[in-house]
Amino acid sequence: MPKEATFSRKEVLQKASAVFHQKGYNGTSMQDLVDSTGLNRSSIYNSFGSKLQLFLEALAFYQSSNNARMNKSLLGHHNASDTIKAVFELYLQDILADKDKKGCLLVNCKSEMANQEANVQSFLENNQERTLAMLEDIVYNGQMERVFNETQSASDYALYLYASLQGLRMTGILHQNEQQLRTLINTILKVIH
Amino acid sequence: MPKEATFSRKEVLQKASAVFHQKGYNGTSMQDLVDSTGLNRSSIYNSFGSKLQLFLEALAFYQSSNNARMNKSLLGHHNASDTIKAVFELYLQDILADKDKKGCLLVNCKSEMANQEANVQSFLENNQERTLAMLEDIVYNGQMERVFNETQSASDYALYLYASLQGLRMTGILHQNEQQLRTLINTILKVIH
DNA sequence: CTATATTTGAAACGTTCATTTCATTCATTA
DNA sequence: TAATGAATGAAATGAACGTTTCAAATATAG
Repeated sequence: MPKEATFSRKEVLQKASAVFHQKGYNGTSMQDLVDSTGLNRSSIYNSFGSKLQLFLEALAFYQSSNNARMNKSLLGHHNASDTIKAVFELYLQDILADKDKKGCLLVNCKSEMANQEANVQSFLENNQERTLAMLEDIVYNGQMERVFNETQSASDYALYLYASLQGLRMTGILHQNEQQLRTLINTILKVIH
Repeated sequence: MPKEATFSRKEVLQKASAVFHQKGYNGTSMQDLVDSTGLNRSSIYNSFGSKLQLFLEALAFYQSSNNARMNKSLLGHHNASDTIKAVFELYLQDILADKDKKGCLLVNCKSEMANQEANVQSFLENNQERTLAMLEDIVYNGQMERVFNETQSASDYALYLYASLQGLRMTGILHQNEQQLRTLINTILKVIH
């Protein structure tokens, strides 16, 4: 039997996604990835194929850990109003923790590569669909509970919330005043109540 | 007397900003700029200094032509409600015209470089301040006209509109359904009415 | 212990990067 | 028309790029 890999794939992806997050895809060199992951150049190519494939895996890793965090946070809330607040609270915490103004990796990626790499584009389209579905579900529940506005459809409000989350995340890069951001979130959420 | 420059600086900046918009800063090579501007490599360095300085000038050019377009559009409207609608309409037209999913150069730039280049960051902070001031002015007028909501301050609503514009622009990259985007804009604007 | 299959390290691959150099071309004006 | 000085073209700079190569090291199973 051969020698087995000594590194944890998840740890490598975590470190790789941190570098991509910090510097962007085009701004990250293979040397950056070697340095940050601690892996040998050859090992990266053996295990991940290419810089682009490693990026795609790092993207998926980032997405799934974000999803896990999101689901964990949502579990605690049993009405739609609290649930949607928790979603925005999670984004707010990301913003406040993002002292070096990196923004969201997925949003950055959309800016940088949606028009360049077909694989990245379809990944992002998929991500968008799933996020919209999640939001629509929350809104739908809220409307059933009679706590959310019913003048527009759940899917209309889902798109509104999706755009608002992206706007909040982008705004938060250069505007990290917690109180003003909280006010902003309240303003956003007024529409659906 | 020496020979004078035969190229138009504005035309060069327009072409350069188009390439940067298409490929991003890190994704654009000096060769791309030579090809697209038609200028000689040496002439670019003589006239603009470096790739980064050219980028900063292209950014300023993009911003000022956007502003010019915005001002021209706003001139036609004499009440706050129509004015703010015109602002969003301009963004919508940008989105619908953006078939190759480039997004907004300024937003992309914030994603790619706000955390990397101090000059870019301060440019963007400046841009953000000016945009917020413009929006606050519109909202303030609308509140004076008694057509806008007064439960929150003009600056609160300005931040809300600023975030909404960025969210709309980001969402529009992968979601170009005009009818749904118009519904989204209506939803956004309901808050201030 | 030996054979096996893979990870690893280090060097090298050819290409492309941003930038510089410099002789030549060109439009101006004295 | 001759002197001027910027614009130009083409080549060269060295560094950095993503990727490949391959011998050496390594851990497992027989």
